[in-house]
Amino acid sequence: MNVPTAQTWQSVQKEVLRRIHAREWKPGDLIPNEAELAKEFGCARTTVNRALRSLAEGGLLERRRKAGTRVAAQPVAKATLNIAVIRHEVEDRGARYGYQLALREARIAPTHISAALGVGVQERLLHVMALHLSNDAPYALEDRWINAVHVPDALKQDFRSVSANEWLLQNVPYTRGEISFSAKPASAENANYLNCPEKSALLAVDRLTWDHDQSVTVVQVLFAPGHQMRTRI
Amino acid sequence: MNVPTAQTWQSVQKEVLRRIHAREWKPGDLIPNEAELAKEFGCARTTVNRALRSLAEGGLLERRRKAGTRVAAQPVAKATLNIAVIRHEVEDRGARYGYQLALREARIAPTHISAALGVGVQERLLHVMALHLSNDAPYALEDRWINAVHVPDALKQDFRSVSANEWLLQNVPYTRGEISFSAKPASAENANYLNCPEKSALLAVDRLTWDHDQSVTVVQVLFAPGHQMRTRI
DNA sequence: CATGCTTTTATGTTCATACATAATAATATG
DNA sequence: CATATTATTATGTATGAACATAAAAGCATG
Repeated sequence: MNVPTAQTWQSVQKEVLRRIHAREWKPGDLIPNEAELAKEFGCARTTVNRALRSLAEGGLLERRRKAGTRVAAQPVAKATLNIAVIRHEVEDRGARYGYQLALREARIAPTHISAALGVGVQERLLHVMALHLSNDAPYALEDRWINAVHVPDALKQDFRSVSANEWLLQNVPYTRGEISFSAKPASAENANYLNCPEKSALLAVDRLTWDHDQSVTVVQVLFAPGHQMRTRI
Repeated sequence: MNVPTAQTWQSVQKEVLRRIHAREWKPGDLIPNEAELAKEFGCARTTVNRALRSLAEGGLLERRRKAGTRVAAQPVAKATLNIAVIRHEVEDRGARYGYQLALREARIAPTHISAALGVGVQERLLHVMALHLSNDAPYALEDRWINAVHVPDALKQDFRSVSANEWLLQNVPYTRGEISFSAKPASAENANYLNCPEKSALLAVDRLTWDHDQSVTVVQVLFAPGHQMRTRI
């Protein structure tokens, strides 16, 4: 018998992956328990646990106490998108980053904005619009409202050289947030900034962040036509 | 002194998170090493390691041997999107799922498809288009090419009741893949299937999967206008 | 037969200890 | 002084043992 000895959790994981990919363990199958695998591989149960846990986090295995571990019947591919500071995103692509503040006003917000931020309709909030450039071409349009009740310091910033994007990240913590991806037709204003035809299909990323129970900011980033967000699965 | 005793890795993690959110440890700061934290919390170093490792995986901490652990200066928000079987996606929203096969043909593919799949331009591939419905309304249009050289069994399937989406997941393993998100204007054909105006902004998800060195399938899923993919960060 | 209690079991976690590894700092050497 | 070598250090990982916990299965009781 060819007993695969595996003393590291990575090698255990590799062997488990091999068996899944080779369909020795098929989708839905119950696999041997940790103790058995540990014995087979000649390593500690802790090591097997580490390997299987990490595969379960990735969605390839499903584990339940007492019930055991099974290969996910329909593995949900998890696509992890890195939402970085836009400047870094541009620079990482080897392009020259540019930034233009388009609008900065402190005023009473549209009701859907104050509702989303959970503040009174009478509150003055900070509205910032900015254009991010890649090699002088429009890259993304950022349309942001900042909860000035929770983040009064934002009112002191002019956001002319440092984007609200970066200033907030450096200065205001958040504990949780929601993000959504969608496609939107370019408005006349969008089209003007992004230098594209009106009604072009734009990739939109909407974010709403919170610091405990206080909203911080709501932002929509519209990317220029053709933009792709990529990742591996 | 109020010494926070924390015997579980979750409680250690919680306290570390609290300190980061409270800016006791600021972005870029070096935090105490594992041994010190273990002493402070009155737990084993293993426990601290587990807590910090998991925060590092989430991008909130940066760790380097010998150099120590620091709070990420500009935490890259990681948005993890679950790419599930479309039927499940619809049913999870509490809607009735419907499926219509629109096209199924085995033929020589356009060059950009055979190039993407890494097969000869003369090879006959399987082309499948299908409409996914949610409460009888168009939900998503799936346009797929299957590498019939690597997956000859696909040619035996008619995909009239089971979507290629689900059949492949059940029957053909893949070891890696690429996924990209973008916005596209609806073609006349798209608009016809999705029952929307031509040139509507559609959210497009493009996937290419591989089984080791063999391509499996390339697929584009176009969602009906207004569709959002959401997640928490 | 349905319902609640008890046992069993597989995963989940903690711990102390030991050693591995990568990266930095200190030192020696030409 | 530049470069190679060595020591130091913080994270990374492996181990066996123990206990915790959730969930299934078995059992008893009405």
